[in-house]
Order: sequence, then structure tokens, then C-alpha cells
Amino acid sequence: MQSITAQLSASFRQAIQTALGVEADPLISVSQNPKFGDYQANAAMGLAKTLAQQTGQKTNPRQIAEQIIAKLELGEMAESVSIAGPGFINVKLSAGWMGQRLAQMLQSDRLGIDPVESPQKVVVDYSAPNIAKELHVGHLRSTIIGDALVRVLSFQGDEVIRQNHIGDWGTQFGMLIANLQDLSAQGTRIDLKDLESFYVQAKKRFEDDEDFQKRARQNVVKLQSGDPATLKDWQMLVHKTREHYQPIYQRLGVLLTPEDERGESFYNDMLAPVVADLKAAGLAEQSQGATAVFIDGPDKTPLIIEKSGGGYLYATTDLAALRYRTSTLHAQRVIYLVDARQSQHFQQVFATARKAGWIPAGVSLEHAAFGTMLGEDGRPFATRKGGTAKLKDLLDEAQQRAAAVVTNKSIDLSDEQKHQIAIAVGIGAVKYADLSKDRISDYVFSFDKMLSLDGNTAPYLQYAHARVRSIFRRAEERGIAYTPPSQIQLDSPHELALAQHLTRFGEVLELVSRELKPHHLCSYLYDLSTRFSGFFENCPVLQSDEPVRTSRLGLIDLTARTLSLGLDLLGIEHPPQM
RNA sequence: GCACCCGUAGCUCAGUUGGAUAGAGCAUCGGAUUUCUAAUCCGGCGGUCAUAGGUUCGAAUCCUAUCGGGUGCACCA
Repeated sequence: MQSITAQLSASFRQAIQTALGVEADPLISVSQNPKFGDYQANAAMGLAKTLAQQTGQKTNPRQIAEQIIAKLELGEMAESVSIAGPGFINVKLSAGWMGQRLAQMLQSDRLGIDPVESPQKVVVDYSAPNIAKELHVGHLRSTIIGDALVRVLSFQGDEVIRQNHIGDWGTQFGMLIANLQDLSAQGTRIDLKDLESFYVQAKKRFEDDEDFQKRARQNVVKLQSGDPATLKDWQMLVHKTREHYQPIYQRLGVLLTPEDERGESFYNDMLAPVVADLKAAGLAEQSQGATAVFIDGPDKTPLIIEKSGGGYLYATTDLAALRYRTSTLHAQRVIYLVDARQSQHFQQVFATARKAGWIPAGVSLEHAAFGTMLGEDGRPFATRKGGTAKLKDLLDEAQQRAAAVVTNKSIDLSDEQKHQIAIAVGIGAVKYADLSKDRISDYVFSFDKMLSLDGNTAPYLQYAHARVRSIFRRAEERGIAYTPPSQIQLDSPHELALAQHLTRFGEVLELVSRELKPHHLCSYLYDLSTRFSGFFENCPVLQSDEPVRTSRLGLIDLTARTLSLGLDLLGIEHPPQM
């Protein structure tokens, strides 16, 4: 089903062509104020100006608007079309037409949303944990936002390739392996349960112990030359770390699996060719002993791709990964969910890859940057002692706080139900708090705010969804049969407000895909929930007589399914009861 | 010094390609429950959209400058 904006746009474009003989974007938008109707076309003002310049005659925008309306054919769609202000064309949709459209949406398992016309192959690079380190709050935004985008793009019909660029290579593995060897030689049970302290221990020994340092360096050489014993130790570290983060992914409901991992080590063999090719292309040059690309000019910061003593850097790996993604994976769009602090780095990497000719025309490279997560004191989020906050602890606390709320509120549910709801609410709240803010700005993390039952929060949306489901449970209890109606009747202003919003879902998903900003979907779902609440307070469903009852059941069915799909696309659970 | 991001109500945040009178939530004040979940809803209060220019029929949105905050800037990732 074509979106309403697209339909109006086509009709208006045609009318402008017929009336004025020009091709122009009708500038359709959703009206901000209900008194101006549902949609508006804002092209008349601009057209009056351009036509005046062409013909040399003065034209009145309102007259232009009249001419357009005279040729406009909207069929059953509109109840009225009017001109207001300087030349706005306001369209009020017909309730009958809208009711029919909603009924059609109800027949579709995609709620009437067509997949995109030309699906793209999209690589999404997100999460990127480090080996031998625990996931900490710094990984949250990349993981959560990336996963939501993967879900939305997939739903839209794109072929999405998830890429988890894990930090599994580099000089730090020398000391980690040396520490591992010593521990096993001592007969100490190797338990990487506390990854953080293992890492800290290795680092401390590296700094204090010269002999250890020497062996660590030898290990790096051995690892890079493919020594089997060293590789085995390395694999063990990777494996143990995966055992730590994979359950957290599962707990978060994140789609990433070990098959999605293309860590730094994966590109190891591609690094030397990257440098060689850039040199051959005349892009890379020797500078102060290192090999660098002066992509922004000779006086600007270069992108260093090889160290003076030999050895590659993360820029080299990123270039190799990018080339792999466009040449081997044939990505048409590559998306990086990485901290905003690295925007200069990505700018340089993208520019270098393009200049080297590795990026086919039309391929889009996007750094979906995000800001820092702050504590309520406005400083970067940390534990009370000021240390790095572990993701697991954060989720535990959220779940614990949610459990306290559920215990207070949902009295007549079983303990098992309460437990499940606490998980859905706690984890959902953390995720939603992150997703509902524009990713580019820093955001303040607050348990109290995200778990509040009022305002733009996960529990509010989950509650709205549970309330709709509850009506269907009551219907069943009372023996009221429901089959989706072929027409939905819209009389009350609350029904109309809800209906209008339901028809806009597809357009919001387009916006999210284009801007890579899930917060638009959050705002949409919150707005939908408040409109539902208004309807719920004012329009009885089960107590109404037929055919209103079935019509309203259809309307709330669509509401529940929209909420449910929307939350699915955000990766947030929605229990049927709370 | 150079570059990027941000600045909207007391606080936390929205504001589609520039559109009509800038919106929510929290806080605060007042109201609604014999009716499908009150974990809710309705109303009041609250704004120089950092500042000054410019572009435009029209600017929170685009351009320039200034102020304020954050971040990055040669061999860590």
C-alpha cells in the first residue's frame, strides 16, 4: 500500500502539471494543527514566486492554489480541500476512506507497509566488544541502536549483513597470552570469569616485570607468524570472552551471533596489500618514518597506516574492512555505529577509500555517530567509585528496580509472570531510554526516569499494549467473537486521532531508515500510545452495540499490532499482561 | 591553533525536505475511579528557540560572526 503522503504527492504533482504546466514537488506534509486538516501542500507560495520570475507577471499564491485545486483529483480520499493563510492547501481526509484503509491494513501481516522498491545490501557494523574485557556501558549505545537499525532495515526489505568488529588482535595479546601461560604453568585454574581483573593483572605485570615484557613481545611475533601453540592460547581467550558477551546479547535480545563476527584478526592478511595499494596509487607516503595518507592536505593531520617500526594500525584495519565490505560483500550502504569522537577518523578513512577507488559510485558510507552516556551529575557515566560501569551490573540493577515496581503494581499475577514482566520492563527501559533520544547528543542516564510509568518510556508503551490485549481477553471471557472487519467506522474525534496516526507508521519507518535514527520510531509509538489512552478513556469497546463494537475492536487490534511490531523493531519485549 | 558536534520551559527531551499560534514528560497547582488495567486520563502555570546580523513570501531549522559547553587532532583502538 502506498503511503498517504506518496499518494497525495502524486495527485498534487499531476494537478500542478495540468494547471500550471510545470513539474514541481508539491511539498506535502502532515498538518501540525488538526484545525488545518490532516495533510497540507505547501508548494503554492514557492510556485507563485518562480512563475512570477519566469513570466514577469505578478502572481498571487492563493490564486495558484486555486488553480491547482481545480485540477486536483483525489477521488474518495478527501473530505475537503481548502486554501488558508498565504496559500497553504489543506486536505482533510474522508473518514470513510480512512476506515477502509485501516481495514485493509488489518488484512496484511505487514500492516500494509510495502517493502522498499529497490532493496539494498547493507552492512551494519555495531557493538564491537574487546577480547579479554567485559562489556561496559560504553558498548550499550552501539549495540542497542545498531540492533534496532538492523531490525528496521531488514523489515524494510533491505538485505542486512551484521558485522561485529570485535577487538581480537593487537599488541595487547602478547601480554595476555604471557599471563595465561604463566597461570597455567603454575597450575592455577584458568578462569576468565573475571575478565577485567585478568586484563589488569597482565597489564600490571607488563609494566613491572621486564622478563614478562620480553615474553609478551615474543608472543606478539609468534601470534602474527601463526605459531600453533600461541594461536591456540589466543583462541582460548577469544572463546572465553565470547562466553561472557554472548549471554548478554541474548539477555538484551540482540541479534548478533558468533557468525556475525569479523574481528580485527580477520583482516590481518589484507593489511599489507592495503598499504601497498595506497602507496602504488600515490596516496600514501613516508613521513617521519611512518607511512601516512595526507588526505586533508599536507598541513593537516594525516591518516597513519603503518608505524615507523613496521606494524599496522586501526586505520589500516578499517580500510581493509571497508574494502572487504564493498568488494567482497558488495555492500551498497555501509553503516558504522561508533562513538562520535571517532568522526574525524571515519571521515579520513572514507575519503581515503574513495580516493583509492575502492568505493563504487552510489555506495553510501555512513558513520552513525552517537554521543556519550552521562550520569545524573552530567559527567560521563561511571560507578560510584568512578570506575567503568559494567553492562551486566547496569542490567541487573534495572531488572531489580523493575521487579520492585512490578511487585507493587501487578498484585494478582503469579511469581513467574512477575519475574518475566520485570525482565521485559527492566531491560526494555534501559534500551528504550537509549533509543528514544537523538543518538548524536550526549544523554543523561537515569533509572528513575526510564522506569517511570509516565512519559516517553518503555513501561508506558508496554502498559498501553497490555491494556489493548486486556480488552481482547475480556471479550473472550464474555464470549464475544471477533473477526477483523472490512470497514472501520470513525466517528469520535478520539477514533479519528488514533486512526490518522495508525496510517503513518510506514512513513516513520522510512524516516528511521533514511536518518538511521530510531528515536523517530519511539516518538511515534509514544504518540500512538497517548492517542490510544485518549480513545480508551472515551470510547467504550465491549459495551458498545454492533457494528460499533466490531469496528472498535478492529481499530484497537490494529493499534496493538502496530505497537507490537514497533516494539519488535526496537528489540523491546511487550508482555501481554502487566 | 585547526576541525567536528551541541545550545529549545526550572529539569530531561521532541520538533520530517524551511511552513501557519514552538510541543511532550518530570516538577508544581487543580480535577477525574460503581463502567474494557488509575502502571491511566483531563486542565492550569511555565519560552528573547544562546546572542547579533543575513538569505526568504515565511527561519528553532539554511548562511556568517560572537559567546558558552563537549570532543578529536602522528604512529593505542
